Amino acid sequence: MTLRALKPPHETRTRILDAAEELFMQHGFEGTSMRLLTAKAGANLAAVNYHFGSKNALIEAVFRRRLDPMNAARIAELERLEKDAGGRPLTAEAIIRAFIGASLRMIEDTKSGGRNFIRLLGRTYTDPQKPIRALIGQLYAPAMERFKAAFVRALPQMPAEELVWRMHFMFGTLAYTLAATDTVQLIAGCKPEDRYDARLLESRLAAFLLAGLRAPLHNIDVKKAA
Amino acid sequence: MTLRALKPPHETRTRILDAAEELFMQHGFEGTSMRLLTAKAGANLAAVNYHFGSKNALIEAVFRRRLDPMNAARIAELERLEKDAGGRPLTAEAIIRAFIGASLRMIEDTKSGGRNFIRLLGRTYTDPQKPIRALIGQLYAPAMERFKAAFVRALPQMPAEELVWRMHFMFGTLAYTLAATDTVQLIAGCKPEDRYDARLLESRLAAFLLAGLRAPLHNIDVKKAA
DNA sequence: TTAACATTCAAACGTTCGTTTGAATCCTTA
DNA sequence: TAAGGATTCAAACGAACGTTTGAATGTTAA
Repeated sequence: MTLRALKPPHETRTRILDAAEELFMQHGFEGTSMRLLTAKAGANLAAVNYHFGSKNALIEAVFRRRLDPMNAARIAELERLEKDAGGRPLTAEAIIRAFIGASLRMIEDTKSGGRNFIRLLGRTYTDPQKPIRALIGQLYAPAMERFKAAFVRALPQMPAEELVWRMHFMFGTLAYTLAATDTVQLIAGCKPEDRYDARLLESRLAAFLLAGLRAPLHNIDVKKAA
Repeated sequence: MTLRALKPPHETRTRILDAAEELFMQHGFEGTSMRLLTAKAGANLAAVNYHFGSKNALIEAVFRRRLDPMNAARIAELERLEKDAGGRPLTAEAIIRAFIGASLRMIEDTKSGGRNFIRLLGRTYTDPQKPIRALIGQLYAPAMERFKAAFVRALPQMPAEELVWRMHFMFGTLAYTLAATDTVQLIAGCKPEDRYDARLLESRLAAFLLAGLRAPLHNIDVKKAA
């Protein structure tokens, strides 16, 4: 009478994480009940509290599972580029592509649920709950520091304050692009199949971000610096 | 014994809308209970259902109250610019500023709650609930069409498909910038007071978006067009 | 085989949710 | 002042929520 024979043993945790990823993306954290979640995962209602402790701890686990390797890959890619470059600073474009590539490639991962996660992630940067935003910020902190330092070396002429703003804008563009994948588009007209082509999207986004990052400084900034 | 003497008559609707705006921003739609909301508004628990019909109808009213005038102002500003220009196409920068100015100016409106709304709005573009996203898209549609046409005239050499993507990116940057005001920043370093200076922010953002919009086309796009 | 531990299970816990109800009160108009 | 509609009120509705419980079942090692 039990389904256990069909399920791999010791993988209830993984099935719960997969189900949570998809349902959190579809309905949000508060809109996803433990009953719906455990049903989708083929687990008992009590399984989440047994394996993770609470719903909030599950949310945290969902992000840790994907974000830690993703940011590690970002840092590794940056270090590889820096090693190849010898002592010379990297180009801004290379740094941008190293940062956005890691997330954009996950859009194509429909099998293991990477696309679900990446949409969820893009939205969670602006989640109403402060602890959740703080968690994201904490998981990003090491990579963020490394990339900021790389940009400073790549663009020595740019005022530090201005760089921070432009990184902020770049990050926002990426976050929205990730979150808006699959969703209703405000602007009609783009071919739906292009939304899932990571290589094409990376080139489009990199061109946009690179130009924005290197935009001429406006006089109002000069006035402010005076 | 009643508080009514202290409250302006016939303005329960407005007080509810104001409270909803702030609480939806702080805790999200599902995280805001009718009990907390009506308590903050100084109204009875049943007041929302009496005046609006349901919680969902209240959410819709919150957005209609602000978005309709905001997009009307956008269109009016665009028409004013076009009238002043005679038959000549506008500059891309003028179009960008006409679009982002309307929302950025609301950041400084702390008295009537405009800042609350603008943060709420920035986040809601990527809300998990499809009906909510559809509402936003519907309220934006008329302005979006006008601005797209203006960009096409301003940048006749740009392929239509590319323009759509770049508008998408621009819109995302704006949405994130609005949503992230007041919140924990991923990148440390920018002066907090600058986040509320609409003029400064508009110049910074306009410079970034203008450069991104006019970025050189990458070869991958050429290959795709072939 | 048996003891010890890990996991799953059905059931119930107390709380909070959005909504509804019908009486009480306010406000306008006649 | 009386009537009638608009609004507010306290109270309750049933449903759904996250979590806990203790017994049942599965797994591992002596």
